[in-house]
Amino acid sequence: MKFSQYYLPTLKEEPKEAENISHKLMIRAGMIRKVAAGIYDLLPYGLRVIRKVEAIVREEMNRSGAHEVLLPAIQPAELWEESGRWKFYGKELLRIKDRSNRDFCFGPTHEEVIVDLVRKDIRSYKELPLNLYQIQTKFRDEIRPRFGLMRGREFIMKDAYSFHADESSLHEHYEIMHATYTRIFTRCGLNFRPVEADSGAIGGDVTHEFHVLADTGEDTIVTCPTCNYTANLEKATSSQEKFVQKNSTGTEEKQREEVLTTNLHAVEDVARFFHVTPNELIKTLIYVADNEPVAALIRGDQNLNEVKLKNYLCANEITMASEEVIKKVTGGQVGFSGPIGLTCKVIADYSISGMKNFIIGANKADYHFKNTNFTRDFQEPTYTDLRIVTEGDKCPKCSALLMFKRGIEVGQIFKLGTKYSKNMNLTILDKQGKPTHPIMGCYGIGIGRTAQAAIEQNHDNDGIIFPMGVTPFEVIILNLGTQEEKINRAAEELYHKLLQAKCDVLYDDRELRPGFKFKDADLIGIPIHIRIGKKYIENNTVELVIRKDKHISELSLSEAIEKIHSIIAKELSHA
RNA sequence: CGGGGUGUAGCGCAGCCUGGUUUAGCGCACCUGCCUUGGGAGCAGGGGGCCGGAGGUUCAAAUCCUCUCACCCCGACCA
Repeated sequence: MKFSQYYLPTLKEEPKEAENISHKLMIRAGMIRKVAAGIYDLLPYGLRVIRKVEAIVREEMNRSGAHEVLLPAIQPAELWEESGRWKFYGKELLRIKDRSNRDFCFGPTHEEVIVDLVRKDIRSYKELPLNLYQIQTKFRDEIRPRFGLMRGREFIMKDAYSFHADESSLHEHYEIMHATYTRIFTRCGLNFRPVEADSGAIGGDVTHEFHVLADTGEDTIVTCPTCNYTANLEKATSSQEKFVQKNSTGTEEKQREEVLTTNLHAVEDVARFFHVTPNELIKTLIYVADNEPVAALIRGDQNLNEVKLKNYLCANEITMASEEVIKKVTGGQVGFSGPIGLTCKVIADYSISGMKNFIIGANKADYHFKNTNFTRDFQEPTYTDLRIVTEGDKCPKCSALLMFKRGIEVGQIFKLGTKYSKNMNLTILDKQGKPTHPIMGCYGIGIGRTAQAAIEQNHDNDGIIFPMGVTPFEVIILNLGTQEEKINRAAEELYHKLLQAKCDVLYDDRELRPGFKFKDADLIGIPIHIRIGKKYIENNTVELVIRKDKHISELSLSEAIEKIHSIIAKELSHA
């Protein structure tokens, strides 16, 4: 491609609309333009990256034995009513009506459609396992679209759905997908981690998210530097031993006292009032789990993980209790709840086990108890893991100290179970000739997000540094002397030779001063730059510059071609 | 949806508080000509705006008031 004929509008100034670095760079490098919140145009240069990511995804999915399909973006409401999600999927589902006032939606995901497809034709366990995937535009009316393609409302996603006759087949396939995803993100040149995640209400024992590591990532992931344990913050647990012994603030049980603590409900305020640190308090949090109030106890300096609480209770939904419920359950005011005399179920985090002479709310406005103790003052509760782990906690597997990292979730693999096959009545006959619902898995990759994550992870002050696997062009030729016939001839020759060798090459033939071309080339992040300028006139050499480290080698034209091929081959095989 | 902010030329901004010396300005970009070619050159000339929209206050509104729309940032969702 010749730059002079290409549509690649680069920007010198930082766009106001963007905050995050990869978003800024994508706009400046002429890759995307915004149409509306979370909705973007993909320009030729940006589309090339998307296509490269798609190509890798396609190749690896095909290699795994999955089959590509293309399902409709617009889906009829009946299918969603069958699965039960028409009611439950909130505002994120973009609902539309056709001319006859029939309900449709723009698909945010395709479980319904895929099950509908498969149930038409699959009859026997012999036809399974089956994995169907597509690369397609989704729409989710996100509460807050952000950061360009990172969290758009309209976005391109690869989604795959697998069907299995039994658990072991699903498990086997899950592992294949795990390996496939690992290959995909490796080939994209990304530094990523598979992360254990909570499987939520849908069920299924394991689920993994694939996170690209980046300081600006929106998610926190918890990882052990010693063993391979990596989980997201919701799922992460830590070894409990840290608490069990250390908690007692004195072996002797002191007399419990009721103390006036006017208007003090925040843990920090109460602790300051008593001249103690928050870890000598027990927080009593009242939740409502599927209409059932429940009290959760946790040490004052710790935070409760609502997902863990929800899972422990096997609840579909949990919310913080309203003022009324709190009054009913505790008999006291919000902010002064304590475990003594509660009329609801009580569960406790391990962090409070072994505590002595601790401070709790008195279930009475403006009062706390100090020197409270288990057994004597109230029954010792059941312990479980309810806390959000903190950095420096011990790894649950090997007891090394856990570290926090930031990540961008680019993919997820998930055991779906039979929810959709049951609700939508997808049945096959098993070996015994008995009707049964296939077990499903689903596997997603955000294509645009992956592309942007590659930029988020690979850039410097001058611009993007594309990994070879996803770069729009592998080489850019900078003609630094468009007035010189000799230079023009050499540049053209090099350009055509590289094209013939099936190399993705951009030739900057514009009649601009060199500085301009250097800046553009750095900004748009092509990994290999070839500069043809005055050195070619003087001694027939060109400069080959590696974008990543700006390393320059001076070579003849033919040496340059050879080196280009070897660099590309090496980088691609490396990944 | 709550909290905070921004809308003035293609992009980035100033002007607004304290209404009128503004025919609304600056930098970049754009057009013409000359000149220039190794890190976003220079000179000269030029084009481009209902100051987000609607209503109001006023002799007079980019500027004050009300409403509205759009976008961005911070929180709960997700690929």
